[in-house]
Amino acid sequence: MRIATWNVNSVRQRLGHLLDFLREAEPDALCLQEIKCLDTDFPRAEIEAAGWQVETHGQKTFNGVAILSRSKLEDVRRGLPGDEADAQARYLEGVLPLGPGIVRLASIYLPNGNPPNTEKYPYKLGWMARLTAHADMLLKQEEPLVLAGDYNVIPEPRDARDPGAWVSDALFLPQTRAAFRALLDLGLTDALRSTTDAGGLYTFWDYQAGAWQRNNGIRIDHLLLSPQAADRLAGVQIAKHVRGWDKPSDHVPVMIELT
DNA sequence: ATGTCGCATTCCATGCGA
Repeated sequence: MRIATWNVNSVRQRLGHLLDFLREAEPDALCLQEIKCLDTDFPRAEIEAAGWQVETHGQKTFNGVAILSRSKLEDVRRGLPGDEADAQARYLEGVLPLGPGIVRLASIYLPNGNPPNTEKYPYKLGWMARLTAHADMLLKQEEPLVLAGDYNVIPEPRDARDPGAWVSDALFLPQTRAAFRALLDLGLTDALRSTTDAGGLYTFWDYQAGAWQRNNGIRIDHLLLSPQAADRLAGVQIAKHVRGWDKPSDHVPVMIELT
């Protein structure tokens, strides 16, 4: 089974690329982030016509997540538990068939948190604490679990072309990295890091300052696996070439293969 | 490099979020 995640930076702007990627990569499921539209404005008909089931959790203008899948997503949860007052659409979870069993899959758009001297940063850290509490509960179910998305976290210096440029950024502050480690320490595996120690593997290149042309990237899109999913991991791919397409997202898809 | 996108609106210019 192939599971991918991609921050598309507006699904309506990226519909052509999205359909191209689905045809090319043939995933069984694709988690989307930053769809940037209401559920009613999602280009559902075009995607369903290509043979996909669609579940969305959108909002006007910003954020918004979705899961596309060949099989129908069951047991769907919209929104991250732990704060009823949080109106931002950043979490969507459901269950898909995997062999004779199931896999639980979440599409995650973790808050950016910049600038750190504003209320945005404590919101990010609070969201990470809520995600950790929810993941802890899910892990107790001892099933294949994939938490996929744009984490807005650079885990380590080797995950940035120029780590020094990020030392004061919410994506790389020590508290951010510690919170990400705390999530992993529950017993989750960073899929890419379980297959390679190499640096220079990025998933995001800023639109500004020729970041793509200079390969000035960072790795912030991650798939975190429960032990039952990690045991079945057969490969990880970053679809870097997608960043070279015309009018691309600033993120590229990341995909895992589960046996 | 203060270098780009996408959204929204009071709309052809500007502010916000990233």
